[in-house]
Amino acid sequence: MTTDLQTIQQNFVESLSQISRFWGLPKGMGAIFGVLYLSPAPLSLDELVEQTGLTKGAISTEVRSLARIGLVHRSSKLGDRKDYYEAETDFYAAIRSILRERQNSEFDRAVRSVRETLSILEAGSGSSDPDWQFTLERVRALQDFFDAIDSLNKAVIKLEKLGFVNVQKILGALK
Amino acid sequence: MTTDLQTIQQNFVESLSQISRFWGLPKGMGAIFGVLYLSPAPLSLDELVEQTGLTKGAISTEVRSLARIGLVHRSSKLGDRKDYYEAETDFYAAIRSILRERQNSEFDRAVRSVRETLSILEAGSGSSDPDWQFTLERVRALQDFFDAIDSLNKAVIKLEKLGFVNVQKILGALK
DNA sequence: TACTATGTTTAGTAAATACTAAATATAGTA
DNA sequence: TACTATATTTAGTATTTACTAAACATAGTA
Repeated sequence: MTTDLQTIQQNFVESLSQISRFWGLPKGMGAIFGVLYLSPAPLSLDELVEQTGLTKGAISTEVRSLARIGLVHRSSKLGDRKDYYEAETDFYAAIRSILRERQNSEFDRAVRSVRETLSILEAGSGSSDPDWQFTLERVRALQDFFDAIDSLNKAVIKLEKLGFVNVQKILGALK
Repeated sequence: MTTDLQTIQQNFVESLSQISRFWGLPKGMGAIFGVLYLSPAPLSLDELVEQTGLTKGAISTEVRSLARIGLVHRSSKLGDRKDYYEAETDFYAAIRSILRERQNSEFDRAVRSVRETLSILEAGSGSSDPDWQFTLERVRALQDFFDAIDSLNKAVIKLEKLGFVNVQKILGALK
């Protein structure tokens, strides 16, 4: 069976859509990234409409999300009023960007809320109550875990920035 | 302001629900885990119904998902026909379990599909076509990235199993 | 200024998903 | 066997979320 390039590319885009869905993101996001990733040149919004089958509105908002997490970059050509979009090809850069972006997210709001819970428990009056103590210990353990993960993030980002380690090379060497 | 234990616990469970939602999971899952995590003793299905406000049906299915990824354990007492559920408190164990479980998921199906795309491209007839070449390179780069992440997973799991490293201690030391 | 090409927002719809209520299955016990 | 206590499945509903179509905004150009 010989498969033509266009079909292959469509399958690829479809796979990225499903991966996107798996992570709880709109499948359109995966599709947009997929199309851009396989395009040798940056694409305009209208070209994305054509190639993804989504509408301008949808692409407008989803491309913004993609740009926010660093998976897509927006650019414009001189003397051309269109915006152009292209995929980030350095996935490690994208991961770092995502980790940085995370700060403002709902996720971190919830994590901060756990930290506040812990403060209240620690300052609290119920220290003689065994139930209170138990809750305190459990919440503290979860907070420690969050902190540990956070430390790892920060450490890796920092060490890489300083040039002490190169995650890409380490991962490559492990293969 | 003094806050009573019950309110504190409810806030905590609410935070876990939101974290759950953030990761694209039902918020009920987070709530169930939260309630179990704050309970000194394993809870029965009916007790979970009472404390989460969900119905038996919902809890039945979601507790199974939680058990599948190793965040919750099911047990039964002798001479008691109820099942009892308790939270995994070793989050590192849970992460390892999740990484292992991942194999059968939709996510890996999609990732495998990318690998197949790559094979087709590599075996393909279009090697003289520059577009074909470009697509091949891009898909290969993404596949390399997936492989790298996978290698890291496997390496960490293996090294830890062998006792050469202790992720928990490393993370702890980084704080 | 009016016109055109573009991007964004909005209001509504379609689709997916979580969840409920009730029927069904299962297994222990009399 | 029938009965009881439990868990699971199912069919339907409510909610959420992605997406569409169209109105609107913006900025460049004649």
